[in-house]
Amino acid sequence: MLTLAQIKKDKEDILLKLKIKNFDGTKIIKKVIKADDMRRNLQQEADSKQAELKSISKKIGELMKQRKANEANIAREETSQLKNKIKSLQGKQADTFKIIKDLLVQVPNIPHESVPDGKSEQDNVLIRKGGRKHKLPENPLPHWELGKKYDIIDFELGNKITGAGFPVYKGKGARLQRALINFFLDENEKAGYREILPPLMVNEDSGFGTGQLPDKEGQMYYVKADNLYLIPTAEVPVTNIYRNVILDEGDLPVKNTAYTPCFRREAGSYGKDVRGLNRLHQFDKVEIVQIQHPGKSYQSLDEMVDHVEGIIKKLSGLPYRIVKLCGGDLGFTSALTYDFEVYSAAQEKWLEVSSVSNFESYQSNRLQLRYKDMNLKNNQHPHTLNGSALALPRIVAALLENRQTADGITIPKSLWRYTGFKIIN
RNA sequence: GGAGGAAUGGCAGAGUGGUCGAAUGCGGCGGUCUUGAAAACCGUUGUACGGCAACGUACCGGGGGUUCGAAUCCCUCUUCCUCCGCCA
Repeated sequence: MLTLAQIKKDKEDILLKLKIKNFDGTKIIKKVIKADDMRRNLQQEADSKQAELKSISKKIGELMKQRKANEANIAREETSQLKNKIKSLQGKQADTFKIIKDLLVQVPNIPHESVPDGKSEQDNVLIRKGGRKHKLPENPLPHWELGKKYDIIDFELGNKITGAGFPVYKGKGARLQRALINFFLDENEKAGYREILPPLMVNEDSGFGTGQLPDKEGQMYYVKADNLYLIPTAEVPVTNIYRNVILDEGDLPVKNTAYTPCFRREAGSYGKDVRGLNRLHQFDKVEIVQIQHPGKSYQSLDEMVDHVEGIIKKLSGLPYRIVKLCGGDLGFTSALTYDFEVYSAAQEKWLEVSSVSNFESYQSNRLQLRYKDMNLKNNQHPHTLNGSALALPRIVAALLENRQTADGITIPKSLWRYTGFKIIN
């Protein structure tokens, strides 16, 4: 969330920039500022009463030592009213504080100045295109047909065991998953990311820290008995490593990568786009997360984009494009996002396989993540960034569809050492 | 799951009702000395909120309570350790 300091400093500018996200924050921000004024007054009053009580207590202590019980009792009588007053002031202050937080949580992150105007994904801006379209056989099959044909992805079996959106990968299909995971992790490690294997369930505080809670609660699977959430992305546990942490400036940038399964309820998104691997309740993903100095975070964002692009390129020619999200399509917590899409040749559509974002200090404020700034001589919120590198199912869908031949599905050369086979037939 | 013990500053570790934000040691930072370094010595060294500042307030695992006053007493939760049971 935005900090009070940010809001008080650049109110007009923030309101203007939020409009790019189609968000009118005028009322909320007004309320925030009003509540903050109230809160500060309450604190001043409470602090001074508290100081008074403290000095009386000290006095009583001394009187007791001098065995002046009577005088001590007189002093004691003064305190009860004071105590009530303090309690009430502190209660009010806590209430006001909660009001402020509840309001702040409703305000999305400020978009970066380069974010294009726009309402929906139609208005996203194409940055680059790459790869090449393969020559497909006549009547190319969509990936769900190919999965069936070669007996490598079984959706019905998943239905039986669990339900829709939980496919079973079999044989070379399973091996291909494992190969991709290892390939991605190796590429990330080569680029300086440290591998993390995090918990797959997180508590409420972690969910709040990265912004899934409170608003996106319905998107996560929830384990009631233990009050835990299944992670929708590795971003959640990996970023929360740094919740309530003060880093040294020299630690930056922090670069972590993690493979995890991801669990998403995807409530309300049934329909045409959910066939096959397009949208699942459980899928595998390798994530990259960076924590960076505010002055260098956009440099890091570019570096992450280049890195992800490099991985896709190594999948020999998978057609891809990179788009910069417009204000209307930009996520609630993001300041700037690039989406990576690969072409699904048989479905004839683009599938999102990675979303690389800079959250600036929006997450680190929630996380209470700080670093000691050498120049400013105090603790500052660093910027957090993350992206997929990469999400598996849609990559698999695109690989199967683009690389289908009369003889089977060919495997990109870069994966051979991971798969141990060159063709699925 | 059952029985017991513990949780204090970056780390180690004192403190069991009064002036304790907290002794001491180590580490970190600054300085003296030195050609430089080490050693020695001196100083400094948590976080948050409020305040122009002086300074005030809060924080000794989390939450609540008792008390004029809580690191210290009580309740509760969490985590860790030991023993028993179960177990990949």
